Amino acid sequence: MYAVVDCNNFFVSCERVFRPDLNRSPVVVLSNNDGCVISRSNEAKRLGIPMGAPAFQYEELFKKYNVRVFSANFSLYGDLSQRVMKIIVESAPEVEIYSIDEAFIKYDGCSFRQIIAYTELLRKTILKCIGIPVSIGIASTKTLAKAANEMAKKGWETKKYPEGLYGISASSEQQELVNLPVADVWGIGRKLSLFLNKHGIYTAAQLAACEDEWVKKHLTFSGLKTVRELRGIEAVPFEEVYPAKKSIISSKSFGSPVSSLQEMREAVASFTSRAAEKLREENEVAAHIGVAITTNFHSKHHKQYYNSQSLKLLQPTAHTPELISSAVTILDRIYKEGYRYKKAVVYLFGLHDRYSIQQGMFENTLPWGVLPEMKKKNKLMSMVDRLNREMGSGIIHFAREGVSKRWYQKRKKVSPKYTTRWKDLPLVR
DNA sequence: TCTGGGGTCCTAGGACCC
DNA sequence: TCTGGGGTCCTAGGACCC
Repeated sequence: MYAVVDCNNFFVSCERVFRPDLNRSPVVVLSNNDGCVISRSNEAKRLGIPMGAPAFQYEELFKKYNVRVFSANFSLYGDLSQRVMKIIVESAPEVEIYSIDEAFIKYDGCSFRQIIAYTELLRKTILKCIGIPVSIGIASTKTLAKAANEMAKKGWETKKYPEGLYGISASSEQQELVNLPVADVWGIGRKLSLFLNKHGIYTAAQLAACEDEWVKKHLTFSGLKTVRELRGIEAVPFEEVYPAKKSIISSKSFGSPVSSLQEMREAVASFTSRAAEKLREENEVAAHIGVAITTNFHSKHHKQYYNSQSLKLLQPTAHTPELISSAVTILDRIYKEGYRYKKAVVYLFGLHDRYSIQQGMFENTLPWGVLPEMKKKNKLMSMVDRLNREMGSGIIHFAREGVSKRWYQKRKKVSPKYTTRWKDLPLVR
């Protein structure tokens, strides 16, 4: 059996840990650039603020109902996430950390009753030690556990299970799915649920009853996996070990539109530098790099442009200057004069373990006393990373990133880094 | 005027190889 | 006049997730 532990309204709950005075107020957290609503308290949901709502469109409503608004504070959320995960990992032998606010637990050889008891205790422990409320769903596959979690969140038959918990036992699977809208199934998004509705499929139970051939044809192989899981057949593997990343992305919308090539180059260089940092944190090297640029697609008054390109690097690398050179080369190819650019994306893919790459053919022909190129580059990069880590991120950066950073973003209402910066530590009087 | 960021998996088509 | 079959790699794009 599987249990999935999901933090309720996670980012909002994190803010409330240090602001218990907001426990009954509507609270929202905004994305980078203070753009969209990415987390909502139940009170905010009841006010009709949708997920992903553009903040500027809701300013009046925020004011009217005294909605408390926070800019995203990922240092705080990341730290509290680690604390929650630590408790989960210590509570069970097999845990898969699935996202910042979610983890799967695999229970072997336990009865349904036992699992209910374990997870009830776990829920109470997380609430008491960290202050984050969680919902837990229990079932025989990961997809069914996610379905149970939906039911726990919606408070179905609360008398049957302890608060915040819901279980789907093996004998009642198909019966439980009758009331679950197909759009709420894990793996069925907006497009697919519209398609399914058009074909008369509205509930998870109906989807589970579809023929394999039909599903494979219209919902692809991943859709078939979802359907099998709904029938109680494991098709989505449990992954306890953290798998190596396959791609790394660094992308940001600009605080204000950018038109000059020089500024675009600086932005792309900065994003590349950030991506390369993440690459080195993962101990990986990239074989390919890509760049995409786009204008503001919401704007009706300006001409639109989007373009992207990628290239294969001569040799897989995690060396920032090489990556910046390639990224800027791509940018120069796709950039067009006369547009107001809103966003740039740099992505690294074809990632390998850094220790498994081949040296270049001529690396060893350097004169004695000179370090092979790769070694020199690695040394330089680890020094840059160390300085930024120990003295504050951004203490040292690459000249091509420029100094104006006019594309920098707004974050007007960010809360203190309560748990990760000494001077932000809360005081108790 | 203002609309996020970071990932995964799957498919399809074209170029190329033998 | 007649023009195969089985691969790989690359790139782009679309769906999904949190």
